[in-house]
Amino acid sequence: MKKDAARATQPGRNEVPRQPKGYSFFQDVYDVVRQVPKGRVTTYGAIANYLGTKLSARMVGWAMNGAHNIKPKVPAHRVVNRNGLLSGKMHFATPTQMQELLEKEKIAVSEEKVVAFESLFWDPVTQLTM
DNA sequence: AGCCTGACTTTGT
DNA sequence: GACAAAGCCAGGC
Repeated sequence: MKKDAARATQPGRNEVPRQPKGYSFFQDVYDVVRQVPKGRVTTYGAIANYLGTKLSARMVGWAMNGAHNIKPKVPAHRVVNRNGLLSGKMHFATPTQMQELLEKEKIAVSEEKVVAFESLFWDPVTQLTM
């Protein structure tokens, strides 16, 4: 990742504020995603990194697999892959829903891709850990 | 208990 | 620059 703008993660980062036992990995993911400000987007890697499992961004996406059943609404539409591509749109009720929601938040989407994604990028590690 | 899968990311050829 | 492979870890079967 050379998109330094996107990754403000320093090597000397502190320990990860993990949730106490009893909390599922999923809960952490949902919690972070819910904290994403409206009009902003984040990536699986950023969330994973925040959770300390940056090496397994898959888990983040995987966790979202159950995001449809959890009670609070999870703005999964604000979560895209590191390319700003709406990779998970197909997992929504409708593939277009994700883009609809993004555009609704003034986030321009072009061909399944977030425009100015890096500008709208919201890194939990940078925003929540400081 | 063990194998498979997965909405990703990075690195190597 | 494009393609291929590996790594990650937790949930599901």
